[in-house]
Amino acid sequence: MCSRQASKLLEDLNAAQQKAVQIIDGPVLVLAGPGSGKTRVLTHRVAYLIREAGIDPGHILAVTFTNKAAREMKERLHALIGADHAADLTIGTFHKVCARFLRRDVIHLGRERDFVIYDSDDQERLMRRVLKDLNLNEKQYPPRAIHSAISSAKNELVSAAEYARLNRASYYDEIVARCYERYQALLHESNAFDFDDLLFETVRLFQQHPPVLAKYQERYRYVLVDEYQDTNRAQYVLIKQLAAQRRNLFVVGDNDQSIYAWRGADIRNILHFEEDYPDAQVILLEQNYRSTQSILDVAQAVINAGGQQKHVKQLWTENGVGVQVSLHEGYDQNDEAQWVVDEIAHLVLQGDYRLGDMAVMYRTNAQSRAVEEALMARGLRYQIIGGMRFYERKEIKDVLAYLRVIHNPCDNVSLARIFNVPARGIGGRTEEALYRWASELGVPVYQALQVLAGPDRTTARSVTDADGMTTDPVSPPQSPFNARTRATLLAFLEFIDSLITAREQLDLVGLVDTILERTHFRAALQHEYGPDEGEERWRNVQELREVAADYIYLQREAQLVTFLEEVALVADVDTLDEQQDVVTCITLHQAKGLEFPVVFLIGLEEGLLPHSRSMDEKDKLEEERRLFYVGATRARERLYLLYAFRRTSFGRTSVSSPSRFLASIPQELIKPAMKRPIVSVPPQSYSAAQRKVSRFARNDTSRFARNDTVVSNESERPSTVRFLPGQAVRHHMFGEGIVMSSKIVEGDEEVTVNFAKKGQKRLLANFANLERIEP
DNA sequence: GGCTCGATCTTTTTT
DNA sequence: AGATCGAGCC
Repeated sequence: MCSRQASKLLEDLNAAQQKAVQIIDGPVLVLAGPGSGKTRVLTHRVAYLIREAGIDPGHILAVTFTNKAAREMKERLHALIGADHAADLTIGTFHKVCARFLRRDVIHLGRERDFVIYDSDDQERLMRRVLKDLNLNEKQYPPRAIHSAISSAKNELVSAAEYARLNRASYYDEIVARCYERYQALLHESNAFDFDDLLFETVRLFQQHPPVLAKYQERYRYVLVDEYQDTNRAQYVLIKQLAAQRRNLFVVGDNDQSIYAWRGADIRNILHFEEDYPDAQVILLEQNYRSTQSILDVAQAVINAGGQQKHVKQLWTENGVGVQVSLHEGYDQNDEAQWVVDEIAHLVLQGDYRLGDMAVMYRTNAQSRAVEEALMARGLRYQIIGGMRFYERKEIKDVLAYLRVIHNPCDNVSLARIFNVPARGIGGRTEEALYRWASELGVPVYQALQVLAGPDRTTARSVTDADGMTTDPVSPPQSPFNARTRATLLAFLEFIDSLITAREQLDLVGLVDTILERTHFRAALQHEYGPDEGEERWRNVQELREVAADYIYLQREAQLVTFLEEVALVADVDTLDEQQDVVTCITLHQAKGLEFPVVFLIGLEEGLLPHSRSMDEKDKLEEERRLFYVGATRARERLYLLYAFRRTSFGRTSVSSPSRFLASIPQELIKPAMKRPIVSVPPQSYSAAQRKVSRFARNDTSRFARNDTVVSNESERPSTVRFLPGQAVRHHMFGEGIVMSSKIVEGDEEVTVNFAKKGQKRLLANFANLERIEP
């Protein structure tokens, strides 16, 4: 058994990891603390199954939550077992795997296999349509709220009919039930699935068609699931279905890192694994290979302060104590960001780290703004994960909408998107009339346009209805359009059809180019947004074209559908670039699964972490705590904790207090004060600073004591600064201002000045010709 | 049908 | 504070 290969697969693993890797059959639960080598266990186990147990790679299915995690597994397996074997494995996200199953077998559910996938924007648009159809007011019934109720229902595997049956308590539920039903009908008409449908419909397919399920059970004899604590009901059932026959189910997770309850993840799935599978073997991975003991102690202190759960892990490491975790209070979010950026610059200048080693993590995307501004002002390269997603930009979605319509003209949402992009005189009223007319006919809008064109027209693509019958265009109801509108609509139809025809001769990039040329896309962007923003948006479109170029090596028919599917299912974190030497700014949620030598956790304040909307319920509060835990355990060597004294949100500024989670960290784990001659309080803020000092004096939280107004006596960096904080200065262009801080950077003195008229600037004293003046 | 202005909302986290 | 949306105007 212990061949040379096996020993090679096992030699770098600790005892617990080895045990996990070597169990071939039966259910296994691996509880893996952060940094305990969970991905390594997953990949080595797959390799072990193939190499040592002789399992055909085609029989192995590994499911993850992000494409990034899937990609990582694939790459590592590629290295472990070689390209040929790796290519036969099925590794993908839940959504991707389900989409693949549905492409193959959705016909059993009476649906077409060339379905499109609606993202959240499409979903919202469709929901707006639903509300209009049902004569409901968007103000009273916000589309997103309704959709979120439906989404939760789908995650719980509750169908529209069941929802109506189960939720009769309130009028609101009644409304949701009606919307749910209509929403599904419209999805069906557009031959579309939303994200939740991919899971739900796959489960339904397996439930209603046992032979189909049996086929997949026979194929996937070994099932592995990553981040099992994040599974929702639908995912849980899906996995249960697949593993029901062979029961070779290997799940890896960490209840302490469960942070997705808000989107339906049910922590009970992992907590009750042993009840679902009484013969399960449970393995704890507690040795951490990532962080220093200092970092682990802080993380552990916070997580242990919460209500204790099942499966308590005690993390330990051989990495040594390392640098103490430090805590800093910024004056406001800008000062907080400034401090972070200063420290980043400091670490880089000292030569200890590269920009790419560092990450700034926060609870809400909005917090990235101050950080971005500070990084930009300092000229440090960075990437922001999330926020406005690339694939959600209007110009990108417009191009994608063309591609989707070409692929599936029944897609009403995409068709509606491009009616008037570029402007061609099909406005809201025409669109509405067309939609209503199509509803009357009971066909997708595209088909209604064909009817409008008359029976003689040669169609580029014949569309069949759900019964598989070509719709009879003999006696259409009178169309509501005058001659001019009709002509406009028919020109549009002809345009779409010509693109559909063009597709046959072109590869994906050719098709994109054709769309862009024939819509005069660039000119339209310039016209709409002006030369600067227009060009910027055009560059985004070019970037999309670059992405499309990756697909032209596929078979021509597969290019478009594969592209559309992958584009629909990318997550922000999938776009994270680890190769580039840039600072990463990322939300705590997205940071799960990542690691960085240096991590800054910012905004550790009541109301942000824990978030104000998650403070009142115990369960939600505990999830916030785990969020802190996830963030802290991303750090390998240095962890910085920050909060701001006051913060502006929604245009309102208010005083905030440090997160309660900080209070559960023993004082001795925290480095008492920062010793860097950078941070200062401008004179005009003294009153605020004093208030703050008195507040801490009153509360006797001495470890929060700040040294803002003190220029430290750090010794290794002899200070020859000529400008001290508070000094009034004049600049030939910026006018008069107050020095905020100053320090020596590479032989020059870098002075930060707050100019009365021009705001804060960062200047090099040798070049700036700053003049001292008396205030 | 497209424009400007003011009212209103945003910010929890996402496949 | 900034973006988005709607009403009212051209």
